[in-house]
Amino acid sequence: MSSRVNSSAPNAESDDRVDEVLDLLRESGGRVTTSRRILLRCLFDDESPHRTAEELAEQVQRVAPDVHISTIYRNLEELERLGIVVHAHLGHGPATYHLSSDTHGHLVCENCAMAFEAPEDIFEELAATALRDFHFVIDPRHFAVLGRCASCVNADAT
Amino acid sequence: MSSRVNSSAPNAESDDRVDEVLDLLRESGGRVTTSRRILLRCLFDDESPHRTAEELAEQVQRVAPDVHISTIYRNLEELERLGIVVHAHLGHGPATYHLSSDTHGHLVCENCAMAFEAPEDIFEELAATALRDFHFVIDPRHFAVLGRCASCVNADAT
DNA sequence: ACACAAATACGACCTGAACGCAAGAAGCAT
DNA sequence: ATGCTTCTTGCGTTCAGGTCGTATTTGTGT
Repeated sequence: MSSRVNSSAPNAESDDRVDEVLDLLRESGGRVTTSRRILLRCLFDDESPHRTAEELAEQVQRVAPDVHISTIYRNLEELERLGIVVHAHLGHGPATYHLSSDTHGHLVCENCAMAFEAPEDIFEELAATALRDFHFVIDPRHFAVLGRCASCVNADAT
Repeated sequence: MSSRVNSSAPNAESDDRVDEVLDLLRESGGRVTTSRRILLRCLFDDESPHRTAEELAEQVQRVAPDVHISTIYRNLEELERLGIVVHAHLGHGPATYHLSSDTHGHLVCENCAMAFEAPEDIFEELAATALRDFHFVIDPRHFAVLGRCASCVNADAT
């Protein structure tokens, strides 16, 4: 079994990547702290591509209960400045964070909040039109496109 | 001069439309109150297509200072249920409200918050692709598409 | 004019997030 | 190993945007 499913036990591969980021952090004048290491381990596990700060905090706190939620916010902000993570808004409610290497657009159902990860190329024509008509460069990843998923459309129809 | 520019003095045309909505409200079991009448007059004037609840409250309070912000919220909610107004999220910050007859998509600059009203047809291909690939019906009006406007792109480049 | 349901003003409360500050820890030089 | 400096952290406070509970007022059909 080579695919990773559950990484509550950190594996060597993602540990390496965590260390890479921590090196980057140190090189940029930052410091390697345990809360940062744990947060990065969570981000590099494959549990969910759309975790809120609060969800990440809970996950970190399962290992280190004293890590404060504001530390999570600040570290996510720092990691975002370094380009390691990005956040996206999937409609109402809290922002979600994920690795910037795993960036993608989102289609989110207004009714059931189901989120679909959309390959970036479905935005190509819109990007071209916006640029042509408004000289506007769209960023289709930071905010989700809302709408209705198939099952909620069906439910509406009946 | 036939085009309407500033309606701090309410005109007959929009007063008629206000009365129409108030009739609708009464027919649906609601009551005609002064705060509702004033709010509707604000919505039917042409001052801005993107007003927040707070901005509308200020405008209402210039005429009736005792109208509470929570009344504005509740009345906007009621008007939205009746299909008279809709709200949209133009990125971070408060939602904006406008008449549902004046609905449109938005392109909003992440940098300067400038909002462009986008005709709905620029979303056509995206809508078709989302439907084909994800059976997803997009609603491009409720949430803005974020990005960078021309002048901020230029500013970035230098 | 009356009774009753619907709105209102007001304040308390809520979520998601940012901030100020004193205390603690990381990294560097020695 | 030991300071020294600067970065981080925990904690509480504060903020924005909005919702909710409640006593009181007000619109409306009769």
